[in-house]
Amino acid sequence: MNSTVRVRFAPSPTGPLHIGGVRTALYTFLYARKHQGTFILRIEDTDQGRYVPGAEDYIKEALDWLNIQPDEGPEIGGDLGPYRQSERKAIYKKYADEIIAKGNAYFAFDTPEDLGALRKEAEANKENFKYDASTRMSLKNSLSLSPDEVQNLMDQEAPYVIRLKVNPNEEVVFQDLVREEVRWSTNELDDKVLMKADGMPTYHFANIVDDHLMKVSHVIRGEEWLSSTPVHVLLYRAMGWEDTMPEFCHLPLILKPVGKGKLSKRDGAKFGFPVFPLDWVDPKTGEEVTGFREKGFEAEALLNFLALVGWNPGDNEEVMDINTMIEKFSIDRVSKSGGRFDYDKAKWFNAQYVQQGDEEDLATKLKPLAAQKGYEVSDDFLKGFVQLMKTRVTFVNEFLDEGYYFFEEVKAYDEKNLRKKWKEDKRAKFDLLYQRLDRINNFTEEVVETEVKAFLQEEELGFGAVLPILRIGLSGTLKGPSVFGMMELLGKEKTLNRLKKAYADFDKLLQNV
RNA sequence: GGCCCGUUGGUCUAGUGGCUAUGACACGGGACUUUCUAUCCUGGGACAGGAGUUCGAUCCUCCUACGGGCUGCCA
Repeated sequence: MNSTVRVRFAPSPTGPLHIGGVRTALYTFLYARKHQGTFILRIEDTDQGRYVPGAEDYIKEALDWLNIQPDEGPEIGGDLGPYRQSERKAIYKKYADEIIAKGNAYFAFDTPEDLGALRKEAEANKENFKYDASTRMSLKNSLSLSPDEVQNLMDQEAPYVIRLKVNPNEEVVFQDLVREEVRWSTNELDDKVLMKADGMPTYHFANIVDDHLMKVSHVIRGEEWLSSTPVHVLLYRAMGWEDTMPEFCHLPLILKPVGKGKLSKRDGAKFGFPVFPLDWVDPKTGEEVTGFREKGFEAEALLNFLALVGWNPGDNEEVMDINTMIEKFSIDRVSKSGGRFDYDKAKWFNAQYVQQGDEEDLATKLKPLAAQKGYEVSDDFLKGFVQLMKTRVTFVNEFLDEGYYFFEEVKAYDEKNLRKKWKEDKRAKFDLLYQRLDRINNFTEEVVETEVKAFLQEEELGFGAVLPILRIGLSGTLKGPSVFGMMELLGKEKTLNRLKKAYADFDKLLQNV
């Protein structure tokens, strides 16, 4: 195996990192760790018009939250930086000169307006305008113009771009690690812009220059890049770098849950689930999106879920930590077809992490949340609470809402069910039971349970006639953890006070029918 | 429109030239239980369609359909 694996995640800071991008980052990271390689973060900010302030920080914060830590990157550093493309302008310039000198690229002076008009015209004829071997000689470039004319334009400082000279009638064949052999005719390609009029490179050029210079061994990216890969191959060839060209690996896309197309921001709004890792407010429009983190997802659970849309280890283990994923990951088990986003499954993974989570850890996570609500409780209490509630919630942030009654007084009773159970003829029995509970010294779940059971037997009462009343008295609701467990955690004093108050409330409630 | 990529239950998927086609989520039923969960058991449900190749195709080939991507001085 290649012992010098160097892979990179190369997002563009044009907005919040999409969940598909997160998955690409994850696979890239897994691949790097699996092969003791290097994971590089490179910021592809060559489009000054689309730059969004805060987006780069968002990307870093998201990776940080997910614990997908780059080995090299902006701020982190590394020997082959800088890792922000906007800081590499001079480098691209140098290689652009080189590719021109080699005769594999040329200057083009056509304005965006010229080209727009040509596209429109072609469209009217139901055709496609393409800047390629068939049209370039009738356009304004250093191939069609005389050297003098070109020099003239240069002297006038006319804006120009640099385009790749694609030769017609050739076939480009490359191996993709997930798609195997892919073929393309150069007749389908166009003379891609390499350097823009503003002096910045396009994605294509910056990408191959950087991957080459950063000694990237494998290009792992989404399938939307598959169709520009032949251009990249041509570029490596044109630069004379083909022998060290990286391997390509195009990941299947994540599709929307229903209907057509890939998962988008709109789907999140439409179905009410996150499609971004973190909350984000667009600095321009003020538009807000919610993140998986804020929704209450555990980073590990999100990663676990994401890992399995588009990849599976081939065994039947689905719940696994990052180290297991690293151990099992392999690109030849990445699937070719796009996967639909299944939010139910994402939630299931989270519930698994909550339920299998360490109680101390969960309690630690709950502590600040509890403090926020003004709940003052001991660590032991919190741990006991977690124990009682953890199979009943999907998200950590549901604990305190679902079980609020452990921290404050009952807000409302489930009247409907109360009416069914709070019978006149049983009223006296509840006072007896109260007295019985009052006599217990060691108020633990086991003792309370034994006592209550004994009482029920003596009085010839069923569980169903008594427990629901206690439950509603203590929590207001009919759902929740074991009544005896609740009693122990609340403690004798609070339990009895609540019951006393509840009995009185129940009597009152039922009088005003 | 053109080119490229894809297609196993509702969803994510395993799988091999010959099996009752795997597991998970979701859904139905049951068990447990004081309730809600969780858990356990259990049920229904898929090889897109058509031609080939072959003794035999989910698996190989071709065509069709459908889905996706690209088609910018965006990434």
